[in-house]
Amino acid sequence: MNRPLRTTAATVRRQPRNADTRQRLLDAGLAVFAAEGFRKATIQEISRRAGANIAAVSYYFGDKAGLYAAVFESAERQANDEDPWPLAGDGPPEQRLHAHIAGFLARLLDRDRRAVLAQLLAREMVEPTPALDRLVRRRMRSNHDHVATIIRELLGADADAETVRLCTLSVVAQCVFYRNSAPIVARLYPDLDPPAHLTQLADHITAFSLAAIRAQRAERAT
Amino acid sequence: MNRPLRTTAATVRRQPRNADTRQRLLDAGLAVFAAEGFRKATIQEISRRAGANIAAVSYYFGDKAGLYAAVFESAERQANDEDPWPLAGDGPPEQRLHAHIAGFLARLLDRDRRAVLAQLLAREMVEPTPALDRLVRRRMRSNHDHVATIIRELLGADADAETVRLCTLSVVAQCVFYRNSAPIVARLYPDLDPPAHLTQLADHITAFSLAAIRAQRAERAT
DNA sequence: GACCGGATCAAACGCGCATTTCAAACTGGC
DNA sequence: GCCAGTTTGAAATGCGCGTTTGATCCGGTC
Repeated sequence: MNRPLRTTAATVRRQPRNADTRQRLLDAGLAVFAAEGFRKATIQEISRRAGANIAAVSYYFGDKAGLYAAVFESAERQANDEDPWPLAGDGPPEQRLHAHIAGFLARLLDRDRRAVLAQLLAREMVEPTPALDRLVRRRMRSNHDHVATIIRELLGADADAETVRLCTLSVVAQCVFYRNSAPIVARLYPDLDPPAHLTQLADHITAFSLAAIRAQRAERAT
Repeated sequence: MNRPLRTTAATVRRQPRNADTRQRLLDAGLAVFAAEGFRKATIQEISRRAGANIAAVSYYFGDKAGLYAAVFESAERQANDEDPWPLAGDGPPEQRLHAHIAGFLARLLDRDRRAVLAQLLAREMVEPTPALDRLVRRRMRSNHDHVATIIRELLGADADAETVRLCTLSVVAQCVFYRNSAPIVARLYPDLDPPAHLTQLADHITAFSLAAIRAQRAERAT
């Protein structure tokens, strides 16, 4: 029930003055857009949750699409800032691969705020917006290259680009699956709960992929 | 509530009439729902494409959601009928795995009608409806079990269920990825076109997975 | 021919929601 | 205390779209 507040209630409901309305809209927008998707989300609901007036969206962001873009960018920057990827490369490639897979899965499946960007992203898979292009350019490309580098090391320096690419995508695919196809997994194995088995999953995907990559290398050597 | 009679003798008798409006709505609905998604699709557009009046949707299916359910079910049955899975199991498991992966990829990525159900399904990943439950129960479970059987053969009869499940999902994940994450792949590798390289993809995924599975078996043997 | 009931049609209705409006409240600077 | 700017507010506007309505057509039956 999202009935607008009456005048008296509104004055009573005065928030701390400097809890910036703009920021509160971004936070509420992130939650609602992630939960409902762009079309289903209403700015009424978002501004209600933010304790702001409907007109505030237009005032700060122009329109609903502008709010969405700002929410996406803000979530992206926030994720980058407070939870940067460990792109440094030291240690054996096997170990780095495992670390990367574990971190990736956590970002995808974690129950709290970290996975909200992934949820937003999953919706972009089916209804891409310009925000997706930016995210790929700014954030995903480097991660992807990082995995590709590890895998090239594992395959040997003389592996052709094609093979590197296919193996990289196979690794990424196994991780992404547990988020983007979660409804299927949940229905096939109702008593299973992937977020609760992050480390087991990471171990499996790493072992599975390492074995496959080593075999490709061995075969090429013949 | 005015509904057309069920397919009793009465309906069959008077079919020279333009009784295929219902079917045309199903066809148009399939195309539009797959392309736009449930919310964005409009019944105006659907009935226009079907050459039918707007009221026909209400007349035949009650409402928009009813049309969607009917479209989904019809597409599902049609896919089952005219393009059944080869679930029979003869030949070496390696060969059956490859055949299954190739068939699966074709269903996911083919450019024509076969992949439309997969497109609809991809949307269900992000907004599940009751149609998804039915599809999993009726169609996906058996396919999944088929893959699991092959993989259990490859792993050896004494492999534990956990391992079988993880390996099965790893195989499925690699296939599904090229559809459900197509926007990402397209942006990471703009000059790549997965549907055009179906056999190469199938070969890679099979080889990759077979190597991984064999390694799991070997390790368990120690 | 008169009648019935299914099928189609154009038009209207009503609702949800994004967007706009314009006045009121607040802010800091003078 | 007054003013120009910014921010917030309740209510209005407009529109897209799902759904309904009531008329009309048409084949089959008596």
